[in-house]
Formats: sequence, structure tokens, C-alpha cells
Amino acid sequence: MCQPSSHRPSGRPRSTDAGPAILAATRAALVELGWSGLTLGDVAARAGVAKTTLYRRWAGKNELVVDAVAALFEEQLELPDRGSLEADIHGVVLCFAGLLDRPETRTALMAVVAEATADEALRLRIRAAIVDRQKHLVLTGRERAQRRGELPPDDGPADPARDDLIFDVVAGAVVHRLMVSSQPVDDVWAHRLARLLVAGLAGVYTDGA
Amino acid sequence: MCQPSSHRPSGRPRSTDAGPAILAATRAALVELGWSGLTLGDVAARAGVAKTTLYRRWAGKNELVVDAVAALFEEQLELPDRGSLEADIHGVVLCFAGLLDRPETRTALMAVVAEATADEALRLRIRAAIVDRQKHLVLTGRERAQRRGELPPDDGPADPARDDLIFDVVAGAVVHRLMVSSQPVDDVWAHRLARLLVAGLAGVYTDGA
Amino acid sequence: MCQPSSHRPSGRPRSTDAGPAILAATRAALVELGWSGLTLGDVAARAGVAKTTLYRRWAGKNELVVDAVAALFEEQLELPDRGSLEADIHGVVLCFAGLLDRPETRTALMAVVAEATADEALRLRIRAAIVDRQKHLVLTGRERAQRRGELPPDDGPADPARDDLIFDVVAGAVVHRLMVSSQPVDDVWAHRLARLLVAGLAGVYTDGA
Amino acid sequence: MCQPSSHRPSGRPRSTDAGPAILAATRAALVELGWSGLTLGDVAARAGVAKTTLYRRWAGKNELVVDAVAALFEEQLELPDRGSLEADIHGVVLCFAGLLDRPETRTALMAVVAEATADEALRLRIRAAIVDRQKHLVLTGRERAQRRGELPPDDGPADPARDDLIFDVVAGAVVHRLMVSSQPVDDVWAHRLARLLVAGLAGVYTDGA
DNA sequence: CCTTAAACGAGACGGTACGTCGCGTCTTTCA
DNA sequence: TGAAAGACGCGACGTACCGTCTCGTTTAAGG
Repeated sequence: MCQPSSHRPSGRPRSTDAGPAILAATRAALVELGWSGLTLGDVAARAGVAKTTLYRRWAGKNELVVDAVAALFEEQLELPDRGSLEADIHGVVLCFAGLLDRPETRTALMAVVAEATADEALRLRIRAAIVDRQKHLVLTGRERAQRRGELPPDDGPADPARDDLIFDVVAGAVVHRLMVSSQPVDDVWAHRLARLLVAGLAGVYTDGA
Repeated sequence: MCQPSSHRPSGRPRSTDAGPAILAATRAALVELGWSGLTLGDVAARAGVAKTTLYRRWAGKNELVVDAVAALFEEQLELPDRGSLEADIHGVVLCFAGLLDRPETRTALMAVVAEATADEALRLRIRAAIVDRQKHLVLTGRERAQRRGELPPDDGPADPARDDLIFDVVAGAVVHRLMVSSQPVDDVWAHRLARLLVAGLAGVYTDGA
Repeated sequence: MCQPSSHRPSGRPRSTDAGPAILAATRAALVELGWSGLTLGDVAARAGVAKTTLYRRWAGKNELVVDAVAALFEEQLELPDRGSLEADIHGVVLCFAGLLDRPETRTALMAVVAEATADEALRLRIRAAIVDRQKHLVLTGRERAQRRGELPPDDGPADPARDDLIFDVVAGAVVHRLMVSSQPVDDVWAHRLARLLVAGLAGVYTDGA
Repeated sequence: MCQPSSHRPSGRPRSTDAGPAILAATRAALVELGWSGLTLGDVAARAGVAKTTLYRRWAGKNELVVDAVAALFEEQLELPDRGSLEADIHGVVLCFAGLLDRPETRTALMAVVAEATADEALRLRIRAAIVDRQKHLVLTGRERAQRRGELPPDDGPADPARDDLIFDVVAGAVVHRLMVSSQPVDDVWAHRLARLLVAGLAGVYTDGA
């Protein structure tokens, strides 16, 4: 007697559902069609919403996608103790690569980063939502290695710039290999990266860089 | 031994001027209008070329921009001998960062990479036009360091995967710091990255990884 | 009983001005530029309308021109009572010839008919928009002549095929003389044609063909 | 002294096959694709000829098609004596309709007529090639009817304008019915037209119009 | 026999219009 | 009154043909 979805969707009660539905539709469309293939008309149709409603809440395509994608980066990666610095790095590299293997994450990250090249506010937002949120991985790993004696202890206050470097090197290498070089991040590669870093860190720390 | 495949270049040959003119026009338009404002019609007009000519040589906006930006990489990235492996790495890092400071490079590279997440052909083109063409930097730097004795010589054939790793680490770190972490690549950071890598490479090479 | 089919005129209704404005612009462009010079983009610009609007309402150049020209036929051809069947025919022949003297009518009609030789849908559109709408001229003239006693009354239901014949003979003779024979339709010729038809009709009707 | 213009037939002579092949290809393409669908590139491909060759010999699409089509109208219709004026008219109407049933004739005629609306020279050419060439049908039929006594003899010199009228009426009615009204010319219709004309002619001739 | 010169095939070129698509705005009707 | 539906102006898209222009390759005639 009642149609499952259509024929009576008219009226106002839609307004509470509309926001999340639109964001979900945006994510789905982004995965299927990519950034440039994504269409506001299509998003509206998927969300069962009129284009007008969409424009009432977001200024345009960019803003909508950024909002839709933000939630994906809320989750924190974890760093279980794998017994050695090298094993820890090896593990987190594979874990991060696994995250970027999911199409929605991959597309979303690059889309947002690309958009941010011309948007200072967005850039800050990315830093807060992604970078700062994952920095703890480096911190944890470094302190753990220092406790193990794999790295010398800090004599003074910790140097955050050093941790930042490690973060950019690890995350950057993974992203660059996957996105730009179009090569897989497999076990062998992760091992090599981990050994490179362990050796490099040892050399750097003894120098007191 | 002359042409590998098509020994019959029948018909009017392609204009030799058009290609470079189009790429230059693309870069100019990118600077002025940004990625989303870039129009193939506008590029054609700037290049003094018909839109059709442009489409005869490139499949679309993405492909064109990849090539246009690739040329920038080509002419911008060089590796003069700075006397030591560390100085070489330090130099190329700053040079690469300088390239990514230019708005057209930054915007174009990120936009194209973002688009490539859902486009295998584009991904391959990026690899061919940008990644593979810059690999020689790593090769040159590594061989130079081996001649200097900073790295041990290869006993067998060179391992390309090892060079690839270095490439992804260097380029990835720079890109990630600039684009994701939104931090500048300054002299200090470049020095630290260079020392990290030099130390790491020394450790890795003696291991025979 | 109101709308025959679509009882859901949801959404913004189509502009009431656009249609006539487009048709008028089409006629104007036809006069200035001729058939082959006519551009839908130009028509849209003249009508102060977007090209898309034009394509929302007509499938292409041919369909648009058929409708634009049909309106001319509509407003131009009338059949005032000139007192006798012969005078009526004579009048309508000159009137029709006058219509075909205007360059836009001549060019458009022939071009569209030529195009229709390979396009069934277009042929039907021509019939609906032009032929069927002008059939009433024959009907009116015939009934008037019957009331005058110039032609015998129908004893049964009217025979539409007979009216069709008259229509094709009159219109065809005028068009053929102007377009194929390249001879003017002047007063003398119109008189002769009218007399031929009046005599012929008298003969045919008494036979009961 | 021999060649009217080109005093030096030096160089490679024009291919003798190309011309006819192009014209044949044009006719074939015209039938398949219609006037507007016809493409010079396509014609060239069908004829196994380069587009250049085509443009060396014709100025453009219109000129080519007119030439290609001209040959189709060279053939003269015939008028066997069918025993009565009415039978003669009936026969020639069906014969003419049969001619216009062939797609190449139909398309060609209308294409050329359409093109001629803006081309005086072409109009004259049509008159010479088609109209004047077929007028003999009317002449023959009229004289035969006069010999039979179906029409009164001319007391003075024959009136060509009267014959022209008949020609335009017959040919025009057939063309109009087929092309504009989109109705078939069948036996019944041909009979009716013949009877209308016989009756009309009788009336007109006795008047001495 | 070997030049010479036009015509040839192939196909890239600068243009122009095409018909489509998506954007973001607007005007309706409906609940 | 807010939301659906959808037409609108705008502008870029990528394609198709146009008619022109090189190219390298035939193919005769004439030296």
C-alpha cells in the first residue's frame, strides 16, 4: 500500500535527513566517478533531494566535497608495539598504505589536497584533521625506540621538527609511491623503507642533529 | 634502426611549432587562471592554434597539463655536482621545493594526481612523463656518490627498486611537507632530510639490502 | 478533460515568451543569412535565449525551421469570400505565390522538404505543421462553392481525398511553376489555373467521382 | 590551337577515372545519407580518391552534387498512346511518380531545387535539363487528344503557355503529393487527377482561354 | 633516358557550428 | 513556508566537416 521510497517524499520532514544523506551520496559519487566526474545534480539525485536544497547548504562543489570527505580522516591509526623500531615502521607503513588502498580514502585525500592548493583555510583544516592527528604515531614510535635503546635519549626537550621530518618522510614516501609513481606498497618495499629510516635515524641521532 | 615502427610518415607532417607553443600556452594559462579556470579553447587561442589541433595531440585537459608540467620538471630539475652526496640531496630538495612553490606547478600537479586516482591511463602517463623522466636524478646522484666512495660500489647489476625507493622518499617528503603538512621547505629542513638519507643509505648499502 | 496527458506540470513552467521569440528570430535569421547560413547559436542570441533552451524545444535546425515557417503560412493564407469559386481560387493562388516570393519562405520550405526526403519524422512534421493546417482553405472554398450552387452538394459524408487532391494540385502547381519551371505566377497564369480547376471540378463532381 | 585555354598540358594528366567515380560516389552517398548528411570526405573515401582531388575539380558541395545529379534527369519519359487523353494522363502520372519513388531521384531533385532557390544560373540549368526536356510530353498528349477529337483543334498557332500550365499542374501535383503531403500516388489518385484535368481541359478549351 | 611538372594519396591545419553537459539561479506547485 | 521539480542563462566541452595547406609519390610528356 505504501511505496517503499517514492511518491510521498514531499514536504518538510526531509530537512533533518538531508544533510547526512547528501554527504553520504557525495562520498559514494566521489568513489564511483572521481573528482571531476562528480556532479551536483547526480549527488542530489542519489540523496533524493532537490538541487536547490543542496545549494542552500553548501556554496558549491568544492565546499560540499570537503565536508563530505572530512569525516574519513577522523579515525586514528594505531601503533601496536611490534618489538623493534624497524618492525614498528614496517607495520605503520603497510597500515597507512592499506588505508590509501580504499578508493574513497585515496580519492578523497587527493581531491582535498588538490583543492587546498588554492585555499589557505582548507590547508589549515587538513593539517589539523590529518597531520596533527596522526603525529602521535611518530611520537609513540620514537619514545618507544628510545626506551628500547634503539635511539639515544633526548638530553633536552624533544625536538618537534625532527618528528615532523619523520612524519613527512614516511607518509610522503607512501603517498608518492602509490599516487605518483603508481607502484604498490608491498612487504618488500616497506621493509626497505623501514631499514633506510632506522639506519638514517641512528646516524642522525648520534650526530645530535 | 632509424624509425622503430612507422617508416611511412605519409601526409602533411605535424607542425613542429604547435606542440611547444601549446605547452607554453598551457603553463601560462595555468598561472593566470588556475586549474579549474583553464580552458582548452583558451589554451588554443593563446597558442595561436585551432582547438582541433590540440585535441589531435592530447586526449584532454589532464593529459595536456601532465605534459605541460612535465616539461617544467625537465628544465627545472638538474643535479650539478655539489661535491658530496649530502650536498647533492640538499640541493635537489630545495630545487624541487622551488618548483612546487610556483603556483602553476603546485596546482597542476595535485589536480592531475587527484584526477589520476580514478584513471589508470592518466596514472601511467604521469609515471611516464614525470616520474620516469626524473629518475635519472637519483641514478646520477647515486653513481656519483659511489665514485666518490660515499657509497659502496655495486658488485652486480644495479638495483632499480633501490633507486625508486630513494626517489619516492625524497619527492614524497617534499610534496607531503608542502601540500599536506603545509610547512615550508627551508634550508634547515632540507639539511636534516639530506643527513637522514645519507646516514640511511650508508647503513642500507653496507647491509647489502 | 483538461490536459490530455501530463497532469503533473511540476517544476518551473516553460517561458511563454521564448517560443515565439525563437520562431521570430529564426525567420529573421533566415531572411538575412539564408538556409545554410542559419545558425542555431545565432538564432538563440537573436531571441535573447540560451542555446539550450532552443534545444529543449526543438530537435534541430530542420524542426525549428518547419515550425517557424509554418507560422508564416498560418498568418498569411486566408480565404476571404471573393464571390465565386474561380475568384477564390485565383485569389488564393496569388496569395500563395506571394508567400513563396519571400526569400525566407522559399528557401526554408525547399530546404526542409529536401531534407525530409531522407527523414520520415521530419516528413510527418511538415505534414502536421504545414499541410494539415492549410487544408481548411480547400474545405472552406469547396463548401462555399457548394452553398453558392457552383458545385453540387455532397449527398453523403464529404470525401477528404477529393479535397486533398485539390490541395495538391493548387499548391503543387504554384510551387512547381515557381521553383522548378522558374516562371512567375502572374495574374494571367492564376486565372488560367483557376478556370482549369473550376471546369475540372464541375466535371468531376457531376460524375460523382 | 586545339585546347581552348590550357596551352600547356604539361605534367601528369588528370585521372580519367576519378571524375565519374566521384560523381557515382556522390549519388550513392546522397541516396544513403541525404543532402545534409552528405560529406565531401565521405564521397572522396567512397570514390577511392583524396579530398584534394575532389576540390581540384569542383568548387564545393553544391557544385559537386548538382553535377552528380544532372545525369539523372537526362532520360526522357515516354508517352505511349493509351487510347484516350485520360488514359494518357493517368499513365504519365504513374510513370512520373515511379520515377520519384527511386530514392536517388527524389533526393536529387529536391536537393537541386532547394539549392536553386538562391542560384539563378542553377535555376536556368534545371529548366533546361528537366522542364524543357519533358515538355514534349504535354505537347504530344495534347496534339494526340486533338487528333482524337477529345480537345478542339487550335485555330491559330499553339499557345505554349497553355501547355506550360498543364505541365506545372501535373508535375506539381505529383511532386507535392509525394514530397510535401507525404501521400502515395496510387492508381486511384492518378485516376482522379486525370479526370479532373480532362474535364478542366475540355472546359477551358471550349472557352478559348 | 632522364628531367620536369602537374596531379595524386594522405593527412594535419585554422575555422566554425554542432549538440551535450554541468553549473548555479530562478520560478512554479505541492504538502 | 520549505522543499520537489525543473526550465533558464551561461559557458566549456569534445566532435564533425569545411576548405586549405603541405608533404612525398606517381605518371606522363618533352628534352
